[in-house]
Amino acid sequence: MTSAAPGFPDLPGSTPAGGDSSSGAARAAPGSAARLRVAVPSVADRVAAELRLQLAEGLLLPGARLTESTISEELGVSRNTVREAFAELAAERLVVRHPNRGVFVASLGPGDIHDVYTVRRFIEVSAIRGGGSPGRVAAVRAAVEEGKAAAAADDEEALGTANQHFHGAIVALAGSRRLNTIMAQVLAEMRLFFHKATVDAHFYRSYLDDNEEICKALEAGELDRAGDLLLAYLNRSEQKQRAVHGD
Amino acid sequence: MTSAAPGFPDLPGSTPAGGDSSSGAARAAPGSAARLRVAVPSVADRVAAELRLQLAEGLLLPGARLTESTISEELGVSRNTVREAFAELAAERLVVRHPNRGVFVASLGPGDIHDVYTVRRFIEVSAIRGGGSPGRVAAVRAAVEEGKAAAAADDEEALGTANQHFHGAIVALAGSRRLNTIMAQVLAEMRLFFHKATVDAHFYRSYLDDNEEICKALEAGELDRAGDLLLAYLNRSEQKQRAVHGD
DNA sequence: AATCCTGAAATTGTTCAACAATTCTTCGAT
DNA sequence: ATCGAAGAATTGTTGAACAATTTCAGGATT
Repeated sequence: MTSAAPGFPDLPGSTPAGGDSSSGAARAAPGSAARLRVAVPSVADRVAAELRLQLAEGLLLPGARLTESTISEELGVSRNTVREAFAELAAERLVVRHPNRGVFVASLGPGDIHDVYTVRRFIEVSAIRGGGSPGRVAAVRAAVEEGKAAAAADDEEALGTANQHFHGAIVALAGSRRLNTIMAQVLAEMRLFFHKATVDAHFYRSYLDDNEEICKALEAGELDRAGDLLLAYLNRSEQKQRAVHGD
Repeated sequence: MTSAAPGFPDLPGSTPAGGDSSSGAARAAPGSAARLRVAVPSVADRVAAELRLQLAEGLLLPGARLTESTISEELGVSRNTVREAFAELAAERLVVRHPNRGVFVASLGPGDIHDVYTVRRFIEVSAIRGGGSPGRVAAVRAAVEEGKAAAAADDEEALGTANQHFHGAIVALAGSRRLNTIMAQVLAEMRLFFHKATVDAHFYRSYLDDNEEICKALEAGELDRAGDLLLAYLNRSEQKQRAVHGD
């Protein structure tokens, strides 16, 4: 099941129009909670989100082709809207556009793996060396515990998620919106090729102790040591990844 | 002249078709240089590039509204294509989308300025501390000299460009495609609000000596010192920016 | 049999026209 | 002056169309 049409409830446009057309008879009680601009995501955004999800879940493997018409039909949106969603995903490097040939799920080669880890070394190590407010440190601790719980429950999926939360929390120490965004994108890219790595059920398992030690150093205010540990960790992790993938 | 229709030579679609339609009579000498996929940028990409240019030149000031139909007409492309270009620019944070209200040139508040400098501190300082190959160090030196030449010629515009080259070259020391992209985007964001800063003709001037000193330290292999200098420089620069803008 | 060419089928890139939903504007009534 | 209700303008989205390009399947040629 590549993707029937799941998680995509009724989109507007199909149902040509409701009963009440214009003249706002019941426009919502004037005094009620109508001032909170919920900022309904556009259809294009929702398509992008859906694809992002399928990408993260490994339903769409690297190198797979995304045909406009197929997705358009499966999700019940117009081809133009799919196109806009593609533009978003391409900007995030999750898909690659080959002019006149189509868009494909991005597949990272050895060079890309190194590059991604380079970014992570720069950002994560700097972030942890800068420390953070107690609340943000607590978030790191929470991610560590989340990982332990997942390990206890033998939930590899959750283990991977917890690990990403851990590293996300480290970057979040800096309290920078842009850095958070960058990190989120990098992690999304990594999920792309992590699916291959999880064949080894103990892949993440070995990181648990590292995370604990790094977190302890952080909590103790030994920021330089925490940075060194994190750096070593990332180097080891890169080695493992490169070993799993052809290099 | 906001933008008549400049820099946008004949787009396909208007001219319904050339003379020779199909059957490849003169398809280009089979053995000639036809293998180099030049990867002609799509129209949407060209529109995005044009807007990026106008943004960089300050033709479009922060907060300005970009109306789909207007751009569509001015550039002679369809509204849908403009929309795709908008998606690109929004991903780069150069414009902001207000649902149902339109897209506007991004305007950075004090918080954003700090955030941008945070990213720069993380990336640039790490990059310079890591050093780089002689060729890449030479590129940094070249940017410094470029700045001096611009100063000698009293070309403020070129001075600003040289300064950006300098910082781009520092990040390029790391040799990471992704970091280069991130830095390019951040610099593009900065250009957005730098236009206001250049009212002071001597704004960049004061950076020349800093750049020279940082570059010297880098060339001498005194990486930690170079990093410290760069960090101090960035902090000072942020202060100046925040002073120029309301804070 | 392997290679090359040719023409049909599929897909992308782009445009155009339409329409619902929403926001902005204008203008009159209170 | 303030408020609210038509009316105009703009965005969001669709669907259909068509040129350009790529892919594929046969068929002819050596």
